[in-house]
Amino acid sequence: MKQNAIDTILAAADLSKPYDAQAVEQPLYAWWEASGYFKPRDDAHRQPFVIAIPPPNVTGALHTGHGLTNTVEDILIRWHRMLGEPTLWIPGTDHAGIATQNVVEKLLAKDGQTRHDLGRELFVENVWEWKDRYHGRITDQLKRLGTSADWDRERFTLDEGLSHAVRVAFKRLYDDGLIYRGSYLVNWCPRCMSAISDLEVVYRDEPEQGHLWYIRYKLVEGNDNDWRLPKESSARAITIATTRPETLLADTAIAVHPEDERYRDLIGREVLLPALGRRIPIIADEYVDREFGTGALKITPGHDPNDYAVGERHKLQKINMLNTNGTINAAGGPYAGMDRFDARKQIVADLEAAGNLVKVEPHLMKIGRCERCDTIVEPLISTQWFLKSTVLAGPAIAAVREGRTTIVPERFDKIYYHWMENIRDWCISRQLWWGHRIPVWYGPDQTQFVALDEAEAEQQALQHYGKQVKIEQDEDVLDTWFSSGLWPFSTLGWPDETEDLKRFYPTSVLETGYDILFFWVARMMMLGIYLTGKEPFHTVYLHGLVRDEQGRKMSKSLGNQVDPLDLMDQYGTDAVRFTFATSSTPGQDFALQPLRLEAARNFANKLWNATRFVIGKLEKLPRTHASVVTAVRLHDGDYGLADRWILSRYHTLAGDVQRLLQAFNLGEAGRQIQAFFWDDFADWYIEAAKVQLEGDGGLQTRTREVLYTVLDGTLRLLHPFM
RNA sequence: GGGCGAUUAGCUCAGUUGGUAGAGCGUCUGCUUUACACGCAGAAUGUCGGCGGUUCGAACCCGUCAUCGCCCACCA
Repeated sequence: MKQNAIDTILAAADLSKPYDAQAVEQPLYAWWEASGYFKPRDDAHRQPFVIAIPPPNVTGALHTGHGLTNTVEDILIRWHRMLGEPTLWIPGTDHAGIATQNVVEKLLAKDGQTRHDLGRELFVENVWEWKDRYHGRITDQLKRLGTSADWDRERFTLDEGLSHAVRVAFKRLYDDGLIYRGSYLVNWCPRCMSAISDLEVVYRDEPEQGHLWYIRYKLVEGNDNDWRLPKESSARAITIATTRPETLLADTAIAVHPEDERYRDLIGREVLLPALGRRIPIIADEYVDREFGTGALKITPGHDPNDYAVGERHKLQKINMLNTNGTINAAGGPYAGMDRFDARKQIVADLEAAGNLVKVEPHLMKIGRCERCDTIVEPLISTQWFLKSTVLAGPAIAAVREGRTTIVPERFDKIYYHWMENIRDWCISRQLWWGHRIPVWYGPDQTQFVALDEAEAEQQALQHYGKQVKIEQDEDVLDTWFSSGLWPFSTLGWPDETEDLKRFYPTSVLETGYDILFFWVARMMMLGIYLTGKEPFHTVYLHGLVRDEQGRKMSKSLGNQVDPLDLMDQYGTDAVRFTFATSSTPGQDFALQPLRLEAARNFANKLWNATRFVIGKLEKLPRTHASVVTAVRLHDGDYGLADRWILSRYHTLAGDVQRLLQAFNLGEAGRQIQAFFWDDFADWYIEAAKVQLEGDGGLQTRTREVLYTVLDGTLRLLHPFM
């Protein structure tokens, strides 16, 4: 039976010269875990320190960003564990709805299949298989990183308990009037065939080359119903400019500025919609920019958010001209069935032939695309479920403003406030199969029954109708971030008042990259405060993004992604962790440099060799953790200048490290330990000790005591990092 | 259109509450010193982006400009 860490290391590796990280690290991790050190100690009197891991997506393997996250969290966890606090790090993974579904769909596409070929049940089974495969790989990676989490408490966002939590949360929010179903303009991905939230619409870095088409709409005169405007025609018309000519199929007005002299006499008149010949009014609205294009604007409430607002003001009809796959629907008349971009070409050609096209100009613009599949997103009107973020945001803002939750670094406060203050209701339904099915059942007359399971819904229906009726569950699933938003408490057993929930919630620190401040942190704040009445964490620590050697963002398309496992194989886990910890400043991106990894590996080797030296000079290996030299004895004059100098430096360091860690300045703490160990202890004190060890017996003993004390203490300071 | 970050030694970056600048790598000079060449001893290198201000004193605080980068936003 192994007694302590030193024995474990000695059993794994002989004390040979170059440090062999591979030989030591994995047995040591196994020993830690088996010894129960990753579990919170049972001490009811002390405030526990708790972190819920940002659950990695089960889409695939971990990347360096996860390496950084888990290094930082493990440093905090191990530090607090050493302070004697009951410490809990809850591990787990995220089902990552749309992302994982897309990965599996891509796999199917290789065999020429779509999810519809399999059907819902079989497809979801396939995704579960994928999940099982990657889940193991992810936890292996985390363990290699040294993640000292309590694996017995591991959770998955789609497991039984968390799914229950999702349904309870949904029901409560629904019953409180904070979740509603309605038909509104949403962002639609025609490839995923699902609604997506505002946050899931992304834009490319550079504006994209598009066109501005100038199109003439003929004014209605008498009974003339011919929208065509051949060159020889003398009919009056109004010219608009548009970047999406196909959307004219759903136009319900032309708008001009009320004070625009050019068009004043046309307000209230009607025009003939090109291509379809429908009559639509010319309206006046201050939204119109007189400087842009011709100063006249086509209004398409069904496919543009601004036009939607104009349409609301003027009580315009909202026409939906698109099918869910991006083809034109029956509203598009002769264009029905065509793909949206084919229809664009055809309409432009038709208008040109008819004389309605005035000109085409090149136009640079930002085009919204689906975050997950890069498909151009279409705003369209669709019946979806929404969460009233506008209501939940208030308390979440107050929590930070009043200091109950602190964001590190502080400058992200502003970004958080700005987003929260301008938040819009969150579209939480997705037309996907992989995720939490919306816990709503519909009766024959579409009455909604929100329940925790079908039996309960049936009960409600029975009561409502006074007889047994057939009810159908909503086909949609919830946005993956809905379940992530419950993570800090759902993982502890919420909604049940479990022992874990009572003891470990609210959590202490939420650590993640600043890039998911809105996606995740904001949602946890809103849902956590509303559902539990408490801020889900005291501190939000935001790290920067890990970039490649040249400072570029790591991405699949650039092919510059790095697998942390490869780094650990090459340099050792300690070196990788130490590099992550000391290269990063909170909130600041950093480039992962091989030179730094080498330097950290050299440092690990230095530690190894200095330790070998000290152990070699000791008469026997100490078996207790008691400090050999007490502060009191420092004053008795037995110790020489070098001894007192190194002890003094060591105590200063210990204080500084404590202070720096408290301020979340992990990088600086690590660098200071390294500087002390290498420059002061190894290069100065050990050299001085070699001379002292040639002296009389008393001097030798004192030197050994100091060597051991400082080595032991510094390694302890370093333990969180490596 | 708003907001934020970066700009410090040849390169990549630190710099905790303002006290005449630090690390790693690189360069140069010596070292096969019995823990370590993934090493040791020593050396050189910076008007801390520009300008102005506050201060006894500023890389750090304030203003302004410049360059690069990021985030947010409904200009067709």
